Amino acid sequence: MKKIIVGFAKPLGCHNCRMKKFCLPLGLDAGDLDKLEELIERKKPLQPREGVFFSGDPFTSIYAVRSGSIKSFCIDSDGREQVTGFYFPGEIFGWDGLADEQYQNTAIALETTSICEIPYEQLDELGNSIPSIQKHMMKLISREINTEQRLIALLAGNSAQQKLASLLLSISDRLVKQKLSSTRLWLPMSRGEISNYLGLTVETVSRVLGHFQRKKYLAVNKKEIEILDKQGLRDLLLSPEEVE
Amino acid sequence: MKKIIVGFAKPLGCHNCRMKKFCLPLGLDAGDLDKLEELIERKKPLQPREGVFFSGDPFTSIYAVRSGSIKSFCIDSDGREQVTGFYFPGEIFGWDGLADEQYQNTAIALETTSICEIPYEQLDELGNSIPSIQKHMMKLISREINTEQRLIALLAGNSAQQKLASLLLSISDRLVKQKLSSTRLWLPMSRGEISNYLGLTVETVSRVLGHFQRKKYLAVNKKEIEILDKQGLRDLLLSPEEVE
DNA sequence: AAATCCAACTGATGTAAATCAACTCAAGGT
DNA sequence: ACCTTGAGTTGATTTACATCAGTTGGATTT
Repeated sequence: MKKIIVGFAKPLGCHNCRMKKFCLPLGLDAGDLDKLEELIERKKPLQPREGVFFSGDPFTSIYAVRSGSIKSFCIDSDGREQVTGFYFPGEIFGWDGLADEQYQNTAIALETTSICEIPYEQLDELGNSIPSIQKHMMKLISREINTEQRLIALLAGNSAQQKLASLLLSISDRLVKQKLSSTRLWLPMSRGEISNYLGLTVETVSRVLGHFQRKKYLAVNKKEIEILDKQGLRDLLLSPEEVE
Repeated sequence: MKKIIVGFAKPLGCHNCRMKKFCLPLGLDAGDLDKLEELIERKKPLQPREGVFFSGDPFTSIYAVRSGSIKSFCIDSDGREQVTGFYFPGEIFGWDGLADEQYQNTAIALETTSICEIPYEQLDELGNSIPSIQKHMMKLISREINTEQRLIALLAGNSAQQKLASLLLSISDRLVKQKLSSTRLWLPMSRGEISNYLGLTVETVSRVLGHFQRKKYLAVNKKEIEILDKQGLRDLLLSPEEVE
């Protein structure tokens, strides 16, 4: 029996949270932050593969990642799983459930992951008395739209190499927000999850990573990636490359 | 000189609007609807290709389609245009500008199109006094997320045939909300716009439409489409077809 | 009515990525 | 220590779609 004890005796509040500036409380004064903090439930850490909510569950809350990572996916008409997003510390997920009052996606932890649960009903009430919270919520949802539109553009008009380069650069950018290096990254998701997200096959992902490695863009060791030539990857996203 | 005079002397208010149940006022009583109506500006009809807003413009308003149709698109890193959505009567567009206070997309009319402009600042203020408006706004944005996730799934994991079948069925469903037939439809966008939206080429769209016609799923006459076998199209979206 | 233009269609060919098929390797279980 | 399992990689082959190259036909111009 394996037992992972994670320090939980002294849960950090929003005031001290390392991720706070990327999360909900933007632009709140200390008093309002207190009120917000009251309703946020810091859940005990999720085990790898543990679910947060499932497609069809009634919508109750949105969630913020404190540490670890989350993938969200839906099952489409023909029963295949489609990954719709990866979420890292400081990012919010769960908005997809609001429109129809039930989650469209399933969200699971990719690794040992801590999240904050923010009950939507109460958040909404708080928003009625603190307009800046309401406003911030709207912006957060809108930002999710922007993120998804970028993914749509990536899926619709790019090669396998461009898709992977783009994902790696995006993950790199998002990890900088934590203490972490922007060049040495750990991919919490499998090759299969990457390929599904990007509309490719595992074989193609594997080959492109191999290609990037030969080109000295990356050093790859299983899920550990070191970005050796970030500009090289960025250049791939520009006009049709004539690099041999 | 061509001059199209469209009746505009007596602009319909929300109360009489044929599209109202799909639009903003959901769940409002008559009094609240009046307040909302005051701030909505019914603009004079747009000519085909006329722009509503452009990428980079400061975010001021969201828009509802009254009649006609809108396409929204962005220009990605390498300068290519990427169509991100088509909007039909009763649908709202412009939310993408909220997060960064400027529109990420450009929105143009595909045909002669009437829209309502809803200034966001004022809508937000109204939302502060009428919580149901606030709530409804959030749901509208969230619905946009759902729509885009469906597009992501379509782009990531489907064949050209499936993509087109899915788009045609979606347009058909949305036109039913107007007076219009669900089987005889007029596509306001060009083949190029369709192909761009679906991550295909014009040639492929043309060939798939030809194929659908030979299969008696459709009768195609330029932009006029008659759906002859809706179930046949739906079946394409299910498991891998072994139909010859 | 001839000339021009452009969106849409069609055919021939090329190619990026999917598919099919081993093979490797690390992790767990007995 | 051996067997199993599954993720990841690599190679050979196929294929769906892109690309290239006309052709068609309706609308607009002259």
